Amino acid sequence: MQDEDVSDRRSETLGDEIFDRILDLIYSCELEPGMVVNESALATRFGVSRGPVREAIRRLQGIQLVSREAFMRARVVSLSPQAILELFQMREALEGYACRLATLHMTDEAIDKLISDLETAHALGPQADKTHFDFHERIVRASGNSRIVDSLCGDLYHLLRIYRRISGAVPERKEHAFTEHWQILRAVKARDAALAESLMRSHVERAGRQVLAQVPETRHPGAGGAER
Amino acid sequence: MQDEDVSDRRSETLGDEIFDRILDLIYSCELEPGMVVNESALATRFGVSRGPVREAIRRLQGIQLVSREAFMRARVVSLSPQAILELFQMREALEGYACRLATLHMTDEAIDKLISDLETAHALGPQADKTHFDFHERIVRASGNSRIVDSLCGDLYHLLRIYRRISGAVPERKEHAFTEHWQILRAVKARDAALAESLMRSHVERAGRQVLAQVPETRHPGAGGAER
DNA sequence: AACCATAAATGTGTCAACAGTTCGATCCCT
DNA sequence: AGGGATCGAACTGTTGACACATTTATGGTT
Repeated sequence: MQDEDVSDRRSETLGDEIFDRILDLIYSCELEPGMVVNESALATRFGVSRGPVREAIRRLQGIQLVSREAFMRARVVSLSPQAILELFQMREALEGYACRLATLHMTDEAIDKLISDLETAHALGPQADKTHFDFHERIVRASGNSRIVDSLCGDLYHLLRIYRRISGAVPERKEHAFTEHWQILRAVKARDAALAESLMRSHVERAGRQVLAQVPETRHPGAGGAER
Repeated sequence: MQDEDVSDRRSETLGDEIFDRILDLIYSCELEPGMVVNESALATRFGVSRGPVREAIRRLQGIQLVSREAFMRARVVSLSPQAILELFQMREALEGYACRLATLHMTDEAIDKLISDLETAHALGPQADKTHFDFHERIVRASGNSRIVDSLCGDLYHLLRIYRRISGAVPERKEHAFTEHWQILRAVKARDAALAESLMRSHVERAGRQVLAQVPETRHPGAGGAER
């Protein structure tokens, strides 16, 4: 084993390093949802002790990316349709409110900048996939509420990312998304907070339905999938 | 040291035990906001190794109750006025949405039960302090969204609890709160989701302003208080 | 052949010691 | 006397070994 070794960077702690490393393993689907996350195996693989690995897994558990109890083995979380619905509902609440705050707090210049960025990104087309979430992140960060930003961009983001490749696979959805993003920004520019929030909610809900419709038979072992 | 010893329960892991123990220390103000959380000191105090204590502190860091970076000592988080505002904003978004979901999903019987419980609790008066949050928790759980429930009742709840004794100290606020709770329930019973959500938001915002007005000069070291 | 009890094997929880960094105080220099 | 570098003390990060729980394999029983 030990295909990769850690030996260079020293700015951050080893636990942080391993945390990112395992995250990449999950993103690259080497650790698929439902698979067990073995402490000692990962430890020997990364060439470190079990301590940092254990710590990283605990952090992953903290942001709900792996499920684990007492002495059971940790597993990469596998979301049931119900869990996906709840995830998008929470995003709806938080991102809608963030959009409201952004409408109230953004400067006119920042709004215009965001509009132009959106349009140029859409004109480019190809890498519009990346643009999608950039828009949402921009709005969320513009809310000025760092707690909401952390929750959305730090925790939920990881979960969404696992299931996002599915929604990104639909081609004509992107055009819809662009239109909706543009409408939201119009409401923001008009300083209509209620409308902006409402539009954002609808937009997120639609995206959620999209994902939910395309992932009805993801593996969710134990007929639950929900953890903790 | 070692004023207390852990030797009986074995159902849960030691780390969980220590986690609850430190939480109690924070609630009982033995660990005030801003104070350092010393791994080895707590380890010898609880009569365990540093491992479980370390794990517990990491979990506390995960729910934002202690702040810590790289090799620095961990400290109990001390919220700046700005951070308190953001906390209540997040609660406003989440709890408002939860109220909306509850309005859509609760059965008529459950609503009537909640109304009668609220009124009897108000009639008793004395322990109305406990009732306050019970109401919110009841609504949140009635939403049926376990992710929102976990976030509100599991994470934010701990932070709010530290600063709640201040808001609870105001006497006539309780009467206000009861009236607002009652109005919210009327909207729920009328199945007016938009109104219920709006009322809940106003209610939470008012509570937040109350706390904010009474804690202008809490210690927030480093002229920031916000962590991470 | 199916089923329950038992035992090896795997994996997690805990511990005590070691290594590196930060914090605090002392000491030196201007 | 004030400011800054230096040394020591305290604390966090990391490690490898040990103890316990769970899972899997094995064997005896009905």
